[in-house]
Amino acid sequence: MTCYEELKARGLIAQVTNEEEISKMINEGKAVFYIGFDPTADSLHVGHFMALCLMKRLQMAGNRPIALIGGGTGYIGDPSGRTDMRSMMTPETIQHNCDCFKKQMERFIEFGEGKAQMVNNADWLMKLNYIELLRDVGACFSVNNMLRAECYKQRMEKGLSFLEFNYMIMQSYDFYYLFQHYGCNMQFGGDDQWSNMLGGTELIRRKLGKDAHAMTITLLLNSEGKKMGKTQKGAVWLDPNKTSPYEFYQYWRNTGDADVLKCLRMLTFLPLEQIDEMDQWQGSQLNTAKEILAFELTKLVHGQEEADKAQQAAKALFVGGGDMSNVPATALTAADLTDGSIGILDLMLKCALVPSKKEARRLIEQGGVELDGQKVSDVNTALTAEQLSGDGVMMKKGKKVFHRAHLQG
RNA sequence: GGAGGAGUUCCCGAGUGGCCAAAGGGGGCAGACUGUAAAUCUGUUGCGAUUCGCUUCGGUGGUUCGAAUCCACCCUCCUCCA
Repeated sequence: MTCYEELKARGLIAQVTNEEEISKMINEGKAVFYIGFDPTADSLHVGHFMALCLMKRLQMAGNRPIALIGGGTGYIGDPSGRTDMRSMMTPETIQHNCDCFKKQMERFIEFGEGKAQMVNNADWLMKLNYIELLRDVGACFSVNNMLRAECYKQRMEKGLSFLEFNYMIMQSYDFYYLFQHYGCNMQFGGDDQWSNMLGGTELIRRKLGKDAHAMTITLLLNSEGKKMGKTQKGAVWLDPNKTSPYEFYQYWRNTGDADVLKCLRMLTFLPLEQIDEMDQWQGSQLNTAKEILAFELTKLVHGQEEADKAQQAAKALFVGGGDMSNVPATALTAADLTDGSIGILDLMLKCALVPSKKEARRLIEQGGVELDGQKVSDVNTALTAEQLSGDGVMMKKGKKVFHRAHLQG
């Protein structure tokens, strides 16, 4: 199976400018491609992870990846797929985020001589001269066409600032620049980037009379059509300090039946034959597939050791037995106790299981809290220093949020 | 620059002087049922104490015994005209 066929079989490819050309180049390992990452947060998330995986896959097939960090475009903000304007980031934030991205990417992709490259579009975008740019590049864009672009459509109702309108031009310029200076002939990205990417191929054609290609990755949607990798609290981050390996593991462990196979295909590096076998599994058997998915992804993102720990913790909590030491925990100090004990409401707040004591109270009243396997019925329950010493107590909120609290010492 | 309209709790959206911590829906959380899935049903959804207090309806002042609701100014957004 060729590299391109595999991408297709995994359901990763959404749109391509020229399938024949692209598959040929990719399969022969002749593509020099780039994927852009805008530094909108201080960590990459699952969406970026897919792009990184694509880079890895293509790199393994001999192609040369360029990871572009949007240190310059970050000043503008991509309006694609947004109904409201992005808040403006300060230069300090942008720089900080770029640095964080860089660190995380280095864990996935091999950078260096003859390997992958990392560039920052601030290096060329920040130097641009407005009038020159307008004459040089602006003349190649038709406002009429731009307004028809999908990425702006949603914004026609809510309003679109001129600043954001220019995002497409900046991204197109990136491609144009990389094409000339790095021999980059392809751009990949999320499917919401399609129109921005076409802007680039069009610019290259007009300015240089040459062909460049674009290909988008399918957005990872669940069976309800919602973007995956988002929780109520926000994105599922790759940074272990923002989303712990255990939480990361649990996120995927809780994937809906209808989505497991799709996720396995799109996100893991397991052989397709093996995944096809799992496709036969039914009902609760799918739980095994979910475990595999969760384990594989945690391993890819956080490494074998963390993946093992997360899996052990999950097994210990849900199946029983096993090693409890990796379960999320909070260490209390003597200062957290009043007269040698702490109330259950305060304890839950302290462990960040609830945002307020009011909510903790409500949960207990509704029978949603357990302490060492015993349902808590009294909101005035208090825990003594003795109970909290050693391994402390295991709290359970709802069906699947576990947290251990113990006294430091 | 001119005319008009809007800004409500996580989101959408009612409310136009006291009965408003604010209808309804979505989402979230919890309970039941289950397979750490989905669907369904029930409860809950500002904060702190348990019949009470505190902070909220773009911002700042004002009128009033009392304002999300009235007035003034300001900010932001939308529509039409230029």
